[in-house]
Amino acid sequence: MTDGKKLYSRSAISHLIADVTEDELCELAELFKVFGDSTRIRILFDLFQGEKNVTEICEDLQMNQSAVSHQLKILRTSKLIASRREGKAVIYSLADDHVKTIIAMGKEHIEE
Amino acid sequence: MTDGKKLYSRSAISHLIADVTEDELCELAELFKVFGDSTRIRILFDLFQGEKNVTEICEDLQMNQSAVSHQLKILRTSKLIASRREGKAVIYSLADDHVKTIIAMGKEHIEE
DNA sequence: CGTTCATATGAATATATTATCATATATTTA
DNA sequence: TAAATATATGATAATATATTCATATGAACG
Repeated sequence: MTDGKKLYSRSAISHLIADVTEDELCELAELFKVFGDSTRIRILFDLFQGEKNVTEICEDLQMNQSAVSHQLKILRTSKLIASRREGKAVIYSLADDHVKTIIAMGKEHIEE
Repeated sequence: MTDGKKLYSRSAISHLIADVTEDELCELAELFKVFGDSTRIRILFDLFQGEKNVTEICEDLQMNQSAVSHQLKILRTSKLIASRREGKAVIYSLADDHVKTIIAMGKEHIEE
């Protein structure tokens, strides 16, 4: 913190290194793979503004509905976003703060 | 902080949401794509133990040298790892703390 | 300087992934 | 209940990706 850089808590780092199974590594890779697609990242950023239905997301991204729905499913499966139905529409929102923190760290890396 | 969950600094989050260009989103996706492969994640975790040369990494991962070198190149290009030559060997190490913090966040997400 | 050891790289193959198209499902309303 | 609207999903084709094999580069050493 002294040098102005944000630091993740030291205990979390040591926890990180301790006994990670191969399965966990694969799970991790699977999670990051979800972030590793520009359409999905754009959807996540779109939802940073607040919850939206599919049609709104399609308009924001200027993409066809099927493509968006396919990616929404992947994000849902990874529990990065949550959905609820409201009449004909299905409303999507970010599932938790991890999404933002993970992306924030990525953004920091890029910006250096 | 009150609920026991680690939180990334609020200013970083607002910075995150503010005016992100399409190019930056693609860059972000590219970065996460690098984390989204189990071989590369395994290499990163291997380097958590300290710097290692290619042969050591191959032994640790039980993978053929060419496959490892190809992935090392991708990690190097993304500036997640650094390398230096020492005689015949090339020594690899983590480039900075972002790698650990990004992975720590991912791990937290999975563990819930 | 030719051989050995360590690493890198190009080409090829196998596999995974994404977007598109067509269609199915679900909800509302006339 | 038929039509309209919103979303989901299966199949396909185009593209991207990872691993393997063969070979190249580079350093050390006799």
